[in-house]
Amino acid sequence: MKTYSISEVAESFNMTPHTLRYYDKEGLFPSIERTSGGKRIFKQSDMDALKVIECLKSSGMPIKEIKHFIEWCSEGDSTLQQRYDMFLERKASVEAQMEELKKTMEVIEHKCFYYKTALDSGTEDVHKNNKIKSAFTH
Amino acid sequence: MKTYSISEVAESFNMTPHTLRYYDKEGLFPSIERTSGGKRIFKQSDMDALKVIECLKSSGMPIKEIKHFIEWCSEGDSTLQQRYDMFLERKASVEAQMEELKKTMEVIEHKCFYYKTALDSGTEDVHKNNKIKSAFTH
DNA sequence: TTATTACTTAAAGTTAACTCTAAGTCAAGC
DNA sequence: GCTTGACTTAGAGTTAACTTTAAGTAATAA
Repeated sequence: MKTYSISEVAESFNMTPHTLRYYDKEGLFPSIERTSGGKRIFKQSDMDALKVIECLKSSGMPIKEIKHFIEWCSEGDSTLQQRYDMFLERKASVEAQMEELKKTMEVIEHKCFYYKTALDSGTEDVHKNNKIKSAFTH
Repeated sequence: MKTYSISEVAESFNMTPHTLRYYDKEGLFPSIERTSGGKRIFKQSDMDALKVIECLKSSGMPIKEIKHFIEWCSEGDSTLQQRYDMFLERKASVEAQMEELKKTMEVIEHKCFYYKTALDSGTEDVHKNNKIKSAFTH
């Protein structure tokens, strides 16, 4: 079975070996094997776990909570419900973040228009002269 | 002209007066007025600035960079181009974040399906028995 | 007049997620 | 045998964005 060194894994996930050791220290690789010399041996299953860790992280989950999920995984079928519920929660959280980004985007697009108009006329005053228009572009 | 105390502003923006003082200390309210007793007087224009600050913050911009924008605003029409470019950059950044969230969502939805299937059959092994299926659901 | 409440400041503390440092081990190539 | 480079550890340092603390002031209500 193919295995990987810490720096191979780091490179393919675009992170540093430091970060991987930090993750291990925080308990995200509870069953990782070591060489006789103490070096970490990453298997495909560890890479798969890391993929999920990255996903949970980018959904906004803190590392300490990701650790709980990893623990549930080691505990087998008795924790299937918790893990399912967790992913449903993650789904709701990501949906909320998308909603928020959408609102942010609307304001930013208004501002792009505001500054484009100002640049075209050479001064921001163009928006002060028209109160009705300003209400929409400020 | 209507003015607001720090705690009125804090309440209407759902933050604490502490945070507003912190923002002021970081230079986000360069021209805020004070009472003879030294208390901050927030005007509508300060509330408007705060709205933009919140927007830039939720787009992922750090406070130190938001400060530069606030400084540009004080400098008048000579910085219109910088401000326009900044909002174009913010737009690109938010678009990238949305893209990333979308990918995250796809993985999460796969996982929801994975755990739903496992729960239905009572064990996670259901995904180990079918290698072709596993390739899509893991 | 006194108590309460909201404010003021500077500066220290907190939290997450790294990131770096120092000191050391180990295997491979010359 | 020696050097090189990748790895190991514990623990300290960093950064952002607050958050809290301590000590004090100012306005208002009883």
